Amino acid sequence: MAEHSRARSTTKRAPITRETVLAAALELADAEGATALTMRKLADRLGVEAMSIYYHVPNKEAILTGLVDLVFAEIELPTTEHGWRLAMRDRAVSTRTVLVRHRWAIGLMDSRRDPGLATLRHHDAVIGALRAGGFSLAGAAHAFSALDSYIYGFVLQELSLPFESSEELTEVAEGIVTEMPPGEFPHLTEMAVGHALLPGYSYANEFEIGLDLILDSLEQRLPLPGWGEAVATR
Amino acid sequence: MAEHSRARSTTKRAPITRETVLAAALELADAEGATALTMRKLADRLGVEAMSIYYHVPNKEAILTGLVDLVFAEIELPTTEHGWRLAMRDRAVSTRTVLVRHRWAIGLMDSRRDPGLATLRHHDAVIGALRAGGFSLAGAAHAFSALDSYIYGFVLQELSLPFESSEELTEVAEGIVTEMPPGEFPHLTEMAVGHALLPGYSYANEFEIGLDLILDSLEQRLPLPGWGEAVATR
DNA sequence: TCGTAAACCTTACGCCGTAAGATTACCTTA
DNA sequence: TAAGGTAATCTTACGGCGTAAGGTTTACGA
Repeated sequence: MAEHSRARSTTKRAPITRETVLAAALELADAEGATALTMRKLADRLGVEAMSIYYHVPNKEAILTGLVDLVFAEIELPTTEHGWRLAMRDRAVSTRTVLVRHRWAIGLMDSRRDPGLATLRHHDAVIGALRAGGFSLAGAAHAFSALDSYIYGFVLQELSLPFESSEELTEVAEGIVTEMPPGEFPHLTEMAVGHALLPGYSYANEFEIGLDLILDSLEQRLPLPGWGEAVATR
Repeated sequence: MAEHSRARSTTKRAPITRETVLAAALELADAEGATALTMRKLADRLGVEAMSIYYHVPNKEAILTGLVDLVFAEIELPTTEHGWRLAMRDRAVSTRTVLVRHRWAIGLMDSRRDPGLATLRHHDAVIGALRAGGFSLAGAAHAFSALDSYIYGFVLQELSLPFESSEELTEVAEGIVTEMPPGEFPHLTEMAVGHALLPGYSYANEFEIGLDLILDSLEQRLPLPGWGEAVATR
């Protein structure tokens, strides 16, 4: 009864696997954003019907979890070669670069109940670099928390700014400033007009300034009790 | 025809306004989370059909924008009374408290194109406190960015941890540790077993440690060129 | 009493994730 | 070559989502 239009599947199609699903999902998310990552659009991209994906993957959550691990895999692992400070700095910069490349990822990075191998590898290397630099267990935990909080928070703000180019910044900011009750927010106005709206300003530059702020403090804490010491040798 | 069941609307009902909509949305989000905040459930709570809400509010986005401003209104405004450092510390703690109280808010705080009055008031007061403390325009921008990034990032991580009680932490962490390839992630294992899984550990304690890290560095930068000076008094 | 405008409701559309079951394609064994 | 088994894919359907379009009720001033 009715032979459907089976044209496409007579000639072979690249087989679908968990890996090709994740790769297609990564492409789709990069190209069209997190909200476009639906099972149907993903299936389209794979040349398949939506439900066929469920043969290779239990549900959408599993796809998101897999994506997060792919993203972590792109982040440069810290090494112990040039000291903890440079290792942490490079890792932070790399993390930000990767998260900006995959704008959709920031909201998924945590919250995953079962971290993938790349994720575990990353965390292990971070703690390892800090420990090798002389931080105690507690000190490494403090440093890890402070740095990651800063990195994620910065990217969260950076990516959710409602503009991308500096022309757009000018536009949006001017819109806000002119719609504000005049004179009611003098400091905000001064900051906008006298700083953020100046030619050449880019919020992205703030990243390394704040990063070095934290690294400086960590360096000063390192010799203090509770931060350094107790390198568990022997 | 058929006179429907009009029982409920014959006796008067509290009138629906933009404010009651926002109040109900806040309740709903607090009670059941961000994903439960749908137009139909919100209408239920208001004793009304979903589409009736659109008479008072242009679309769901506007509700989210309104909610963000309500949240900002709950955050303590920094004062200039006891110095910029304490003002920033109190504000950070208050921000975290409020964001934890409204777990759903963190993903909405930025990304709003048109900030509400409470939001503008908050930002203005922060910049004002920093300027009064002696920071230059650029210095205040650096401090603002670093602090907010840290606060948002910390809360983002804290709230997305897949557990709430320390018993749950133990459970989840032990699950991860035991499912890890044994011996492959020694530092991670050591951190879990020798630190995070110890009785009494709570990630929440890390907040103020990292916060003071940043405040310390800011204090040291303040006298430096590019950070302090130039208080535009003419 | 009636016109009118504000407030609210009904219906419908195109999306979403996914449960259940049918169908196809291909390989193995007889 | 035929039959059977299994892996891969498809079809259909359900309940939910935001909201466009247009209809209905209610309250009130003239």
